[in-house]
Amino acid sequence: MEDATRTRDSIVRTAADIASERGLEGLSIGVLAEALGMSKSGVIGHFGTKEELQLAALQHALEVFRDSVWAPAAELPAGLPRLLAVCEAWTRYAAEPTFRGGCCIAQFVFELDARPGRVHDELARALRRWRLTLVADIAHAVGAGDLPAETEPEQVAFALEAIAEGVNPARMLHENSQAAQWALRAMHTVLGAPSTRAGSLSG
Amino acid sequence: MEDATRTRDSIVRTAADIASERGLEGLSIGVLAEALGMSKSGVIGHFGTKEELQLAALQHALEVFRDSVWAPAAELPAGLPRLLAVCEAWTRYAAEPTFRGGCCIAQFVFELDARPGRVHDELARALRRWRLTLVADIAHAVGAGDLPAETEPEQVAFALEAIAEGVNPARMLHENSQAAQWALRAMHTVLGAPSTRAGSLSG
DNA sequence: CCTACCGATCGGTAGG
DNA sequence: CCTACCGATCGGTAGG
Repeated sequence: MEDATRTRDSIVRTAADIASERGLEGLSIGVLAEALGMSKSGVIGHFGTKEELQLAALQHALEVFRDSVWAPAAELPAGLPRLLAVCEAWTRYAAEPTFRGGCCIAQFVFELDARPGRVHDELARALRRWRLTLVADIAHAVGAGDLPAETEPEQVAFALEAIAEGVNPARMLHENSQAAQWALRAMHTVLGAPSTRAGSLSG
Repeated sequence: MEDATRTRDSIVRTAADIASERGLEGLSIGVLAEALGMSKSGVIGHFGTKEELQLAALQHALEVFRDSVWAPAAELPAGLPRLLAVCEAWTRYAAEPTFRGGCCIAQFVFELDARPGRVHDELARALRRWRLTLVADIAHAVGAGDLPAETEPEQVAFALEAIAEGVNPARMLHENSQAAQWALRAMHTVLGAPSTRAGSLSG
């Protein structure tokens, strides 16, 4: 790997760390430069504008999410088995934060929700893709008879996502590991799978 | 009401509006002053520091939340009847935003989660009180036989809160009114009340 | 990658 | 409540 690429990568990682605490807008080039022991121009030179830096930090956060939540489950059979694996990886990922401020995605969703711009649009695109993945596996599980026939895949996908996002701010009141257990159990409940409804898989 | 008090109130309302979109940190005195047609010193003079302004905006958001979500349900019998009324008011409140950027509380929770300070502490105190209210009604409903005996009140309260917070950012992908319906149904599911489990109240 | 600098905006104060 | 102003920091550029 070239030096410039390695430097750029370390900038992006540190940027995601800071943004997970202070948000993508609260991420300032000066603070980022100081955290890296670099000059401001040395930092921003890799991106041109702050918006490009934000987009790079978002891309990095999305990759980490895919590696942590989707990758471990991807090879499992479509439908309920994969859904259950995703739920477990998702709550574990939300509880043991990859970034200092916890899950970047949840942070960014709430920050960018009501604000226009390219970063908002990229995040919305990624969320839409993720939602489709969930909906497809839920529908597959319904077709296989693993979930009740009256399941509305979109409704369940919404609930799963809300519950996962709820783990992040739970640190304000609770230990995250406790919240992760609660979240996993709530996910099983909203899925409504007969095998998990009684909590037999939620320890 | 005195002029100064009325001015202060209008500042606080506008501050909460802006903070619901840009966050409490993104709320700048200059932008706020311009939105009000006042000078910066005229704005900040009512509070002294930005932190006091943030605390005032938070207090206002908490009052609106109590008026919208708790007040309509408060007189109902403790336990499941009041819980169901709270869930309905909560999802309606989350869907038809009182503030421009949606529910202030959800926004603030995610923004302040990983940041120290007095504003964080005040919000955590308010959330703790709210959580206790929910837990008490859930436990009451269990005692009355309206919820399953194996219900863990803290776990269910966590899930209700996560689902409510999920309505806010759903605007990024969905219509909020649709998300509110989904959220209400998910709340009924995690409550697990026999009368609502089949969705008979969530139609 | 750096230093040096730009105009704009930040929170906040002095004085009236 | 205002104008006028403070030092600090913002994103970004010029030049090397």
